[in-house]
Amino acid sequence: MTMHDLFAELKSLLVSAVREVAGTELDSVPIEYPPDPRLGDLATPVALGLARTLRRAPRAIAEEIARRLRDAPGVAGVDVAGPGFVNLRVDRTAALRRLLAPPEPAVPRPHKLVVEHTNINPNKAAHIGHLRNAVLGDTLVRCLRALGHPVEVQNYIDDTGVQVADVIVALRELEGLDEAGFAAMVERAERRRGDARGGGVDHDLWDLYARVSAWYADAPEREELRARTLAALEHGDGEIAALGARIAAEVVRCHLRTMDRIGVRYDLLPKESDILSHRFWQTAFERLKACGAIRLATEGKTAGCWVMDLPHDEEGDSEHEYEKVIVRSNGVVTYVGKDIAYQMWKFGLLGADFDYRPYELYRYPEREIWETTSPGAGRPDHPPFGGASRVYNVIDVRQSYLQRVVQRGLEIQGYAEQAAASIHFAYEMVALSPRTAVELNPRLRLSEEELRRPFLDMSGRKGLGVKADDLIDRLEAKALAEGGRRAPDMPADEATAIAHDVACGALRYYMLRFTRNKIVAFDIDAALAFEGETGPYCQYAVVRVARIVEKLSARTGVGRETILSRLPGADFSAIPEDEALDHWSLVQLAARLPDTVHAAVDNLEFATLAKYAFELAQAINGFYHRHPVIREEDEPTRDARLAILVVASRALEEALDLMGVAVPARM
RNA sequence: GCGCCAGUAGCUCAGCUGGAUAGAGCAUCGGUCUUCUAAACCGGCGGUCGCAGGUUCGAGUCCUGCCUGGCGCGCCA
Repeated sequence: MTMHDLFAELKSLLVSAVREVAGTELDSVPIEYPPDPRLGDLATPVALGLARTLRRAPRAIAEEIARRLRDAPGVAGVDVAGPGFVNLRVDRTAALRRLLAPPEPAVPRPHKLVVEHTNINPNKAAHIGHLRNAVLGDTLVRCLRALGHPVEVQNYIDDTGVQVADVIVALRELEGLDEAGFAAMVERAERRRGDARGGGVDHDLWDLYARVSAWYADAPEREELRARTLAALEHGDGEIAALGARIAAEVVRCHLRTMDRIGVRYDLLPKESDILSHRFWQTAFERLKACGAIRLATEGKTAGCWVMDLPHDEEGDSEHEYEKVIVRSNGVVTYVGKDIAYQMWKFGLLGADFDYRPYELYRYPEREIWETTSPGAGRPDHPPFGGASRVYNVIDVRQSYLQRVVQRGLEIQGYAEQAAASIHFAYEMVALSPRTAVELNPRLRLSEEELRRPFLDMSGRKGLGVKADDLIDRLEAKALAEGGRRAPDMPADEATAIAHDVACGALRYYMLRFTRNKIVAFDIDAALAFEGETGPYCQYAVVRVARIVEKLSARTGVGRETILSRLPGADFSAIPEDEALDHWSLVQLAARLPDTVHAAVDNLEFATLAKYAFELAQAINGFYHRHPVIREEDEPTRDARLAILVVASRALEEALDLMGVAVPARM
């Protein structure tokens, strides 16, 4: 990781001292940061807990631990405080020098991880709920990579599902279009988009999908057509399947483009149609049957289906068993069945592989995006895919039950290790605040009761929702206006680039700031805000420090790089005594980044990383106002002060980078 | 009916495996730009942590029960 783990060594010192005093019966040592930096840099309340088992006064135990630490390297002092806290202070100049040294690269980890996220139905434009998924997934990917893990990012394309079928029906029945007609529609959309007069074809399909949903509702017998279309799509041949493949490919292009706008990218697009064409399900089916994971139900309402028996509640000790249908009585496999096969493939358990080719409708400048393809249509020189040792599935919380079924599917086959390594990264939904729902859909009529609710569901079918592109457009326009107010003379292309970073930073931060099991009541005004707890606030703090270095360079005639390279020579003790604590607090906060990242990944909770970045930005901004750098006349003090600000700013920039928030050169 | 999640300041939310005086943003009120960029800073106001028991040196945090809201429990995905 490109971070300095200043506290790692000190912590292990602390832990071994505690173990010596406590004996062997201790399995974990709580280590925390004192609430007030005056108390010290690291603390443990462990003596309080040990008092009972050791039958000794907590302060006496704390004192014994403290004694063992006093002469340790890097330690400036140890105190016992309050009811029995052990507080440790570090050597500040040494710490500052270490934090300024070039970071050591993360230790590479041997095993590949797969993260699956985004997974938008390829039948209409992405909406804000999808943005939450993609931002969470991408942030996980960035953090895992920073920790040294090789990560493969998969975006699963459900190109043979009901939603694509619905759009096929809509195009044929409502618009009278065949594949050529759809191609013309795409061409029109691309022209429109090129002229900045609207979105891609996914935006047209957004409206069309809402229309066809209403069309079905008007005459229930039309459902029949839907079922026939879906069957043709799954079967994989004929005009309908060709149209479906075309729709999916075009919409995926739009989604990739949208996600690329906010810095989210993928390695592989596995398609459901290829799980079918490679007969992955048949392979998995035989395995599941062979080990008795599923059985053919002969009675009850699931008669004729292949079902998996599951404990109905999570505890598993209930006598209520529940049958989950895996293969329908008509022989068609359910979504979960295909998902079990897919999950097996991700771990390399299927003994089969896809064929692959580069996805052609959209490319990243520096590398290919690969997609799966039908047997024989791939390229032999593809990189290896799948075969992961751990798999993260980023899917909203409503699918928890189905994710447990998939996990159970592995477990029951004897793949306990892989089942345990199948991690459902669950998060709550994005809904709309009533205010925002009305603002974005002026024709919407809400009842008194609905207006009082904290949030309203988005409905793709009713067209009620916020397209990701529209939100990003609004953010960019607003950031551009804001930037124009600050720097009216800036060249247009630079202003646009900055507005993009600010808009993207605002959006990604907003999607991360809420804990994952909190429903986000999306509010357009809150999401568009650039003040307070937002991405731009954090970006601004980094920009300010960069400007100090620039200005200092201009005034002294010393180059930027030279100024930065001299920083490790700074002496913390040059800081006046009465300001030392204020300065040290900032260093201490900056040094917590590695801890924060580890905790975020372990708990899959990136709101803590967002919160940390905000706190660091707050600390930098406060410091900026209290302690001038350039106007400081005492040179050693100035150097130390700048060194501290640079340490803090680098930590903040790294934290932001892990969240995919880029920092512009100016704001 | 069973399960999962949420309930903390007017609003939106933090509060890590129990630990030092319950925090932040927004809103509101009042101060800071001849100074390294005011997308900033400083201060004021604002709390029966849903309710009731329990566990212990200590509970917003753990246990039990209840109340309110949301979501799951399809031969949909």
